[in-house]
Amino acid sequence: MLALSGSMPPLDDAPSFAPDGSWPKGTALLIARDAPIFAEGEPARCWYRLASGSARVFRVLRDGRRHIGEFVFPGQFFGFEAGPDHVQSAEAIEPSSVIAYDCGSIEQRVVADPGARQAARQLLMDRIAEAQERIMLLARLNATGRLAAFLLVMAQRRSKANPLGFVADLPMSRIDIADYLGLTVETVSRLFTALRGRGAIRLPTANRVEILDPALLEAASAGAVEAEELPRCA
Amino acid sequence: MLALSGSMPPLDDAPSFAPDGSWPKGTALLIARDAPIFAEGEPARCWYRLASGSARVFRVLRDGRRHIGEFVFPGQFFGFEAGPDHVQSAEAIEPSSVIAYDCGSIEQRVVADPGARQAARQLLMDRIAEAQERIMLLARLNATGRLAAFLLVMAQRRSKANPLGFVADLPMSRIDIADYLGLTVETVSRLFTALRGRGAIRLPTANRVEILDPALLEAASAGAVEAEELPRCA
DNA sequence: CGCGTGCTTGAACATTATCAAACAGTGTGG
DNA sequence: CCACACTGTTTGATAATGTTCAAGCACGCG
Repeated sequence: MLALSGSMPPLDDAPSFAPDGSWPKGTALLIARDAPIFAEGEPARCWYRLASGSARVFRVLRDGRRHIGEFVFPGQFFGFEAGPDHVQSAEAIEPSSVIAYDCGSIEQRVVADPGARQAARQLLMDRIAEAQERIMLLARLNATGRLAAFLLVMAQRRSKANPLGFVADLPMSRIDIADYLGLTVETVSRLFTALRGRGAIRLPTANRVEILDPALLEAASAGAVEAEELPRCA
Repeated sequence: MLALSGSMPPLDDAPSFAPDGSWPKGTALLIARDAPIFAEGEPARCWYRLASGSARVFRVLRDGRRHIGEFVFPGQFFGFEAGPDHVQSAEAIEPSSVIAYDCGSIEQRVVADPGARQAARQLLMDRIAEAQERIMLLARLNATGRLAAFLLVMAQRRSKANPLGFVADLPMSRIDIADYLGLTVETVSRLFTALRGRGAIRLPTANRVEILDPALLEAASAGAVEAEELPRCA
């Protein structure tokens, strides 16, 4: 972890912490591929925000299996906790830069600035809505539906300069995807193959997915709601 | 829905909204069994708090299946939304009383009272932590583990005057449990029978569970343990 | 060029869903 | 008070879905 300087401007795809664009002090960190950002059991002293790259937030269960709670992409906040300690760990999936905001700084700003307060609350509310959606997906969708929903979200968030969002690059491995969706690597791999066979997707490389038939994926994930459907509060 | 009068004192098992015990104005409602409290698509004007009884918060998917997002018990807040409208519906499981707090009142208090602000934020953070736990359970546990974890939580929250919390009454039906755990009624019923057969629980009635061997349930909910494999008791 | 890691494929197996029916508890009407 | 119908629960047989174990393939890197 290499400490860099100063504060960062707001990134595009996440709520700003203060409407006037001012920011709590943050420390920028460069994280190598697969290197830890924070670990389960450590005291939670910061909120983190990903500036570039991608990360996974996960837990290792007693039986050794790993559960990935979320993937993090640029602009997203992560690592804030209800209790004093982290209950999950985070690692960079690829070389990434992260800004760590001291909880105290955030607290100060939230106390002083009603706009920041509102933004912080909205952040938490949005997080709850996302979690509810994910609960629904895991409880109610079969393996195909889970992967389809995952690909649609990824296409939306990870499309490279494609306004229609039909190409997604997936920085994470098949194992990561499996651990995120509650499936095995083999099943995930077979599903990719099956979706390709049905003409729903194309796989230029293993880590790049082109969505040829979004309607098919939407049908598979029926009941799922797109992330865009998460609206904002005035 | 019958409107009753006035405000309520804080209930035991949930954070108070203000340390001094003062409360936003709330309207008390009596809800009959299976009657709606709010419905998906309605504007979300209030936070609700259950005073007595029990409730389910759910969504009906496009294919007609129902997903229960959470069960609500006395003291718990529910029905707050990230967006302007409810994205889930809520119904009373049994005759219940609910207090509806106007969003505006809550907003006022949160602005005016730092203690209430802190309590509100903690409420949201706790909700996120709970959701993460539920995501992990659904992604990683088999049917037995899901039911075991569910029963342990229920025993903890629904034990009737039992300090050890080893008796839980379950106001919800098997179908409710199935829709909550992402299983079928048949599977849930079979799991109850299997757990009883292994001496892990007793079922004085279908809606009352006595936990004879918590360690067994904990083992099942910690990792993949099949009901058949559970060590015999007695 | 060879090795390692991650991805894919195959076959056997386990778990859970589905379809079907019996059973139990509860409230109603005769 | 009993018979009956209704709903929720349990049980059984079968099928589908996903896992496990095993092996082959492909790409990147020394």
